[in-house]
Amino acid sequence: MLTMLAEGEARKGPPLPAMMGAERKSRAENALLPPRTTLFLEGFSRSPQYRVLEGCVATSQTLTDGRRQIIDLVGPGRLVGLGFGDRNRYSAETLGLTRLEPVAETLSPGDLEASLGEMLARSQALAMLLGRKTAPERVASALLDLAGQFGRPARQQKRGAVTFHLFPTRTDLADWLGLTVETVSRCFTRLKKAGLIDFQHSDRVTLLEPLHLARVAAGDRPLS
Amino acid sequence: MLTMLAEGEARKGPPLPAMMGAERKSRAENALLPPRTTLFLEGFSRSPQYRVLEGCVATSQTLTDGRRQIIDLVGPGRLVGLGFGDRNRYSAETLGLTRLEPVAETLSPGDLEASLGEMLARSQALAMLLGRKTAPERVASALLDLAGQFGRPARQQKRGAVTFHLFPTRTDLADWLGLTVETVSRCFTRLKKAGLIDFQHSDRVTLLEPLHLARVAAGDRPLS
DNA sequence: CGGTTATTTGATGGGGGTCAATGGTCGTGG
DNA sequence: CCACGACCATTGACCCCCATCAAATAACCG
Repeated sequence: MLTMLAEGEARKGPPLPAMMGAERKSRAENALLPPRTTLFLEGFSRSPQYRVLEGCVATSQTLTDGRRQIIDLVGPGRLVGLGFGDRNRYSAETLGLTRLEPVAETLSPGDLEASLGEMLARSQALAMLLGRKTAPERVASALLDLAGQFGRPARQQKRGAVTFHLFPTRTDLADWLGLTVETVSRCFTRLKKAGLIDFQHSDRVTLLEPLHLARVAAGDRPLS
Repeated sequence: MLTMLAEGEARKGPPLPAMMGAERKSRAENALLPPRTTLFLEGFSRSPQYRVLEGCVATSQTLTDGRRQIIDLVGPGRLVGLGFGDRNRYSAETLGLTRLEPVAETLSPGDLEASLGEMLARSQALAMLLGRKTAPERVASALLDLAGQFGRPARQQKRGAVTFHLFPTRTDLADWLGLTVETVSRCFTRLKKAGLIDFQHSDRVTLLEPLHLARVAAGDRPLS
């Protein structure tokens, strides 16, 4: 999947223009949205809810001075836009070609509860990662998380190796993991040199040793 | 993927004894629980839910090597123990003399949704704090949060100053804010010297300039 | 009052941030 | 088809914030 750059979305600064019209398109017939499509913005009036069918959506909050924290990366099957009150508590944008399915405002209490519970668990896991894990541990954890969401069960490789498309850029990963682009890149290099992962392309990665990677993620192994 | 901790998780300092009998007491007639009472432990079978009436409860997760992350500090009026699945996803302990009220397993969908939404919002705010804020910003944010939960509306002081009991120790605060005890202490000292806060006692604090403090918390002001 | 634990303060070092330059990839236009 | 330009990723040099290590109070308790 190429990164077709339809929108010249300069993501550098925090201008984040208001292309809110995206909803209309997806509502029509589950169209494919291009990368860097803003679904809704933090602070704006409450937007509809979606289920991700293909692709990836990032939810984030931004400080007044532009510092950004990605709250979650959402892959196929999961919901985006659940919230309370009349304002969005975070922004959401697509990270790749993404297909969304609108979800009824009122889903069954059970589904809603389950979905909220999952979001809560993931948010708490992120807090643990941000508060107490080192940079290599964070990057390893991120790769395992993404493998779970985007990894194909296809195992043409040996020993449970998993290959998948890395939707987030290095900058996205940095904003997710509380690091900088440079640190993320350096961690990748170290993991690669340690033989735990490999890149076919900067956005296509293979986990060669998921078990070792999991031990790095848990802090059981210092990584060389 | 929860690490179902086996049993005697030695976390250096506090041995975290297995006084799970606490539930029984509170169930009887909302008794006052002493500080450092464990309500339930991460990984153990699902425990009942409570509403905090007085005092403070900390929820936390612990890595296998002992690193601890406090997920939330819960004050009067809020719920503890909501979760899904058959295992607790975090531990909970009292931080001071605390009175709990057992809450029915099945609260109204509305209440449950509201409570989960609040937990989610707080967890996301914590992620932003941990991922993108500096140490002084974190400490200032924490003080404002605790003032909101524990501050009396009593304003015997001038200009909206708020005094309240600091239930968490420096270590608790460090584990909440992703810092060390020393850094928390140093930030307190700096805030005190800047005239933004004052201590009557190490666990009794007054916010002298809540507005300035809020600007520090938001990163609008570098703190001298 | 002595022993224990929490907090504060100081000295030092390292992990990761910042700044800067190079290299790689892709899309566009000649 | 290749050159150019824009953008992303990688790598290196340097530095700073905060962790670490250590010690001195300060509060607590029997």
